[in-house]
Amino acid sequence: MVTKTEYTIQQVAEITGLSGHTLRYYERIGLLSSVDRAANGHRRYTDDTIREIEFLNKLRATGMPIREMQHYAELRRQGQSTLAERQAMLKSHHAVVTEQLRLLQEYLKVIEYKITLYQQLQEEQQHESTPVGS
Amino acid sequence: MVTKTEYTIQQVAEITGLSGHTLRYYERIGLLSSVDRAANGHRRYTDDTIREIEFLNKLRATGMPIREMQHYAELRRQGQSTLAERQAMLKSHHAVVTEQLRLLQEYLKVIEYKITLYQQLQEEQQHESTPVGS
DNA sequence: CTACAACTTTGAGTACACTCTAAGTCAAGG
DNA sequence: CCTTGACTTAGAGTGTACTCAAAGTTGTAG
Repeated sequence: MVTKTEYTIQQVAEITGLSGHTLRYYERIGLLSSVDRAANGHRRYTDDTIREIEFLNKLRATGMPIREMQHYAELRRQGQSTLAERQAMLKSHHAVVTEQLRLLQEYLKVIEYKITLYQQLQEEQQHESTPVGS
Repeated sequence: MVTKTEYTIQQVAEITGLSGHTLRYYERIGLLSSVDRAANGHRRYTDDTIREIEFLNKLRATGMPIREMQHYAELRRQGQSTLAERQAMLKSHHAVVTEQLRLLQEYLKVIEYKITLYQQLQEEQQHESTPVGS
């Protein structure tokens, strides 16, 4: 017997970290393809959809704009004929994130430098607070 | 003869990559301390201010919210008595960015995996397109 | 003198990504 | 039967960080 596990919007919210509001919003703007409904009209999510959402979350977390994600979702809907284009999008995004990572590391070093600088300044301050000519 | 190099808002915009609008905005909300004025009321920026702006840019680029930057700027205005607190802020921010970096790298790997997956799918597609039983 | 460009101010407008509200439906428990 | 709570919809509202507009001033070039 084959039983597909299904999830309510609440459960998916907990699993994915998105709010119910956001899940409905994502569906409305076309980020999620075809969420099934129960008899009473309530959403029923599958494991597949959850995996989809989790990948979308990674795209978002790496700074992909919603617009671009909409385009990606649209391509997915169009089927395997868009595989190449989707791959190209991911490659392009990969390059952007890689550069962003490089910058973050660079800036992190500057912040580290500033922290040690503040350390030195504080130590100097300690010395100056000792009475002159003591 | 000592001549301090001064810059117009236009020049600073070019150097720092911020627009004139944004430079005024940053000053208004207290991110920039004391920008001098020419006789006609126009802003004149010093090298110091430019360095300040460039550091602020790094904080922004690493995701520090404006609110936090305002607090940082406020502490700076209060003098060396706030050195320790400023250092603490930078340390805390450093930790946040480090974690963010870790996540970015993790997600980047997932994106890479997806790219190779799309590669495989495309290659399978090619094979399938050759006539069956040829 | 006049035109023009570059600045000034305060306050309004925009883009993005949610986030919430209002009004309504539905199923289960008391 | 009635309440409760989780859901539904469409559309309005929010927060963040700019970004622009309008009205006015100033300095220089023709």
